[in-house]
Amino acid sequence: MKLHQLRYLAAVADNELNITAAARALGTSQPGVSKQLRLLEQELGFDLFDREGRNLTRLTPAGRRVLERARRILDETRNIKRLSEEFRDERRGSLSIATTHTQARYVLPAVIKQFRREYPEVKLHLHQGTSEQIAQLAAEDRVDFAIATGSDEQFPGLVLLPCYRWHRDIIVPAAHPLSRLERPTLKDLSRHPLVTYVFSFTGPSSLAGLFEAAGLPMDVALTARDADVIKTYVRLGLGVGIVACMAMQEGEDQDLVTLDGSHLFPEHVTWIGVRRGRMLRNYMYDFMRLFAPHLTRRIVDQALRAGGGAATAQVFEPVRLPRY
Amino acid sequence: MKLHQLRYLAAVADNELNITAAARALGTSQPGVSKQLRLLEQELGFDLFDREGRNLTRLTPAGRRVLERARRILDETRNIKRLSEEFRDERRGSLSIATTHTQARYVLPAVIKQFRREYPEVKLHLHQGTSEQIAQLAAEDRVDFAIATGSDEQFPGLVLLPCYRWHRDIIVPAAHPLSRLERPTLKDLSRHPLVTYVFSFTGPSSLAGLFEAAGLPMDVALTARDADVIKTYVRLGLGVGIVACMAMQEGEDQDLVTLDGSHLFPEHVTWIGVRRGRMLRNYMYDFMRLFAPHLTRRIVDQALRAGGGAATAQVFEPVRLPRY
DNA sequence: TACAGTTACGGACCGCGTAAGCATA
DNA sequence: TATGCTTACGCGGTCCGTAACTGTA
Repeated sequence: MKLHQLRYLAAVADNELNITAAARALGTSQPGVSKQLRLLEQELGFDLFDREGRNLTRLTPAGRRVLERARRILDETRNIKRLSEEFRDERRGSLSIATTHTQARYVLPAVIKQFRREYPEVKLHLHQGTSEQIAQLAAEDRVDFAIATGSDEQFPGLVLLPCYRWHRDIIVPAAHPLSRLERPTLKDLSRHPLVTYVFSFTGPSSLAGLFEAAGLPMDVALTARDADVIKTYVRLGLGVGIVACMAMQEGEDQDLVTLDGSHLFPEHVTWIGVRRGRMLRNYMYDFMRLFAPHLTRRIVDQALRAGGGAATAQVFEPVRLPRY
Repeated sequence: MKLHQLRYLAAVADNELNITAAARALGTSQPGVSKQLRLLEQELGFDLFDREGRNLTRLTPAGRRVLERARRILDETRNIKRLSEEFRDERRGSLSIATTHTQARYVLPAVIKQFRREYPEVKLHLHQGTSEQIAQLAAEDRVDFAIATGSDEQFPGLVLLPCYRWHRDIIVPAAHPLSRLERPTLKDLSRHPLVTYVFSFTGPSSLAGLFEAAGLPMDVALTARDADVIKTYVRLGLGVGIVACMAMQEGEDQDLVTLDGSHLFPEHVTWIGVRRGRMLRNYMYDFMRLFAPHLTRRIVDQALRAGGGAATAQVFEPVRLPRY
């Protein structure tokens, strides 16, 4: 059994059992992969794949078990590689973060500014996507961590570290009748067309559910994927905007009035998701501290260790989670 | 990085950093090991070992971190090998158990008899030793499991599965004055010389501690490592024997009188210890069931998984632990 | 005919073992 | 002088890529 045989096995599994595609992804030849898999099957004494003619159709039960172990081995080889980078130069490396628009646009800039001052030699990579895409990227070890909200428990490979709580606010142009209210109610809102996030309509804490539970009608004028678009259309008078409170920052958007929505909308928690069992570079711990000061190295290590064997995403619950 | 380089690293660490000894243990040449370790260090970019002249004196901190990861990888390769054996023929294989005299002599025979009927093709290996030696063997992956009593929390690499509770009994020749008592007290015992286990004198639940707490003198005539020796000297009239209740079985030792000691001596728990993260063969689960019926596959898997990342030995506590 | 996997083959590389060299106690 | 690591070197196996072949949609 060779490491690269396990690597080939994983690559084939990750490429819909297409050996050619796997070989391309591995940067090697297709016959090589084919042969090494055969050799591995021969050494183990059983088939890893079911075959129809020459094509692979699926993993055998035994193959799934082997793949599971192989992945752990490959994870650890990557961790050793990271160790090597860490001990060579702990101030140099790369940090890949997958995150949502809201984080990337409003929350992360301040953190990243400080991080870059601290670690000028660390190359940063930001990937924007939906919560699901983000968690997926982290679970596949293609980014160092994911920063997102919601979707707990959907990703068994991840350990989720809660960072802060937040809520939605209401935004209107200064001239809008709602701008004069201190504490608008759902009923007030239901009298105006709404402009909000697409994903506010999925899940149990959806806006739709909220209005329905209150027996109120809801008129949605526009759904967008990010707060910038929402703000634009609120300015055009298309309706009342509902955005994450992080999107409204001191000194910006002076033409809009922000009304606190914490009494109307449920709280959300933004977390950092790390693939279970992953080794973190020193600067990654420091990044977490900058993003969420309660995430000390001790706390993070403990959460990562505890998440070692569970079937669902692990959520570490601090004593008191700060509000944004 | 190659698997065998990691294997060499582990072997050198396991042989007091003596490359020659490691090479011998690996069945390969010393220069080969030396060279591969150098290559690994070169690839990683830092030293794994501190050297004085040409001799290795200790692992570097980085080396320790790498070794830790390497061991996990090697564990998983062994697990894959076990998978291979399991899928080739789930009724054939080997089962190595390290255990104490009491288990091997009195408890295991019945279990093993039934196990051999069920799995005639599984080769059995029994290793006898003290609790500490036993736990050590399991922690080093040199046996499949350890069966012993006490010594909890001493072996961070092990998951301990409690099997049954037991206590010590008192044995005397039929003619002995104590044989007429229903419920002898510590005071009764203190009037006679005692014959018991060596290891009953270590630890917090020691006999010595018991007598001392009661303010009673204790006269120890003989200490032995096993119940057979104790019985022999009790028969010679050397004193009153104190042995594990498992050592007194129905229909045997008819010349001796057994007095229940559960009201005098504290309870002990016998466990099966398994190295954390280890894959178990089907027949190993079955062996556990035979030994302790409450250890179902589900329960064992759960305990093994939960023990994935803890720093001390994990003890799985069932709702109700049977008495022997 | 395009596509995917297997078989065949030559070349490069690599790890092993032997033998010799060198440092330390 | 014994022990233990390193260097040097030749052999054999292995892995890779190319090319040709085979079976399937």
